[in-house]
Amino acid sequence: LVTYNTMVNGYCRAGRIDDARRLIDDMPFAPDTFTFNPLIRALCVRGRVPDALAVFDDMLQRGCSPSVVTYSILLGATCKASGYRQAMVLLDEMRAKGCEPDIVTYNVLINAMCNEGDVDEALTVLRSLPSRGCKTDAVTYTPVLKSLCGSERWKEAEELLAEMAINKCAPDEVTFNTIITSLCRKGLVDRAVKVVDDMSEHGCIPGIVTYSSILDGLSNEGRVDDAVELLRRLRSYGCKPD
RNA sequence: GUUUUCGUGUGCUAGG
Repeated sequence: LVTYNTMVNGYCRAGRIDDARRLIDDMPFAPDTFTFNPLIRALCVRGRVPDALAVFDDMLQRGCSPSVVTYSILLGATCKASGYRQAMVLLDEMRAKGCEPDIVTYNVLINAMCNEGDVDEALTVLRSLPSRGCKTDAVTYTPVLKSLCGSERWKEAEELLAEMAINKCAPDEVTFNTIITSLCRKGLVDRAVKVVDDMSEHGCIPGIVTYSSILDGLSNEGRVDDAVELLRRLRSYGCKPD
């Protein structure tokens, strides 16, 4: 079964949805949630949420129980298609069926709230996570930091970063890149360059994303020489420009 | 410290 699941996943990742379906129909084992999840996701990322929901119904009819992963996929897709308020229905549904949302589920939701401009709602969910037994991670915080920075709520962003440290949740490369990009977009390039130093101190390697964010910020201010200088520094950190 | 198979966060460019 794992063998077949691996191949179904391969077809799905390659976008060969029809081949994936054929393989599922022909496989000599009863497909399980690992079989269906990649198919559901492949349909969702192509915007075919109704088809994904049809597969979901099909798996239920075959007596295959959806997992927290299944619901998280559908939750994310519903958020993108119809907004998080619509998606909350799914959150309730999964809880009603005894499927407890996990940290990824909440990360999906928090991200959607941030994208829809409801950072404060996202913060409320974030703060509720410890009492729900979920360990927050860098992915939980990054979208919230992005939103706060985007609204220039710098102070709150710093407080949230401090909170991460208290929770022993280390910011990673993506977290730093997110902050750096936000600062650059607001014209605070010098501040962003300082964050690059913090980044290295935390053992994160500034990469191509870091560089292109800052380069963009610098060139928007006409500071091309500084950009070249920064490139030298990043090279010394082992970053190869593309 | 457990991913034999599934889900979440970051840039530039191009297109809209």
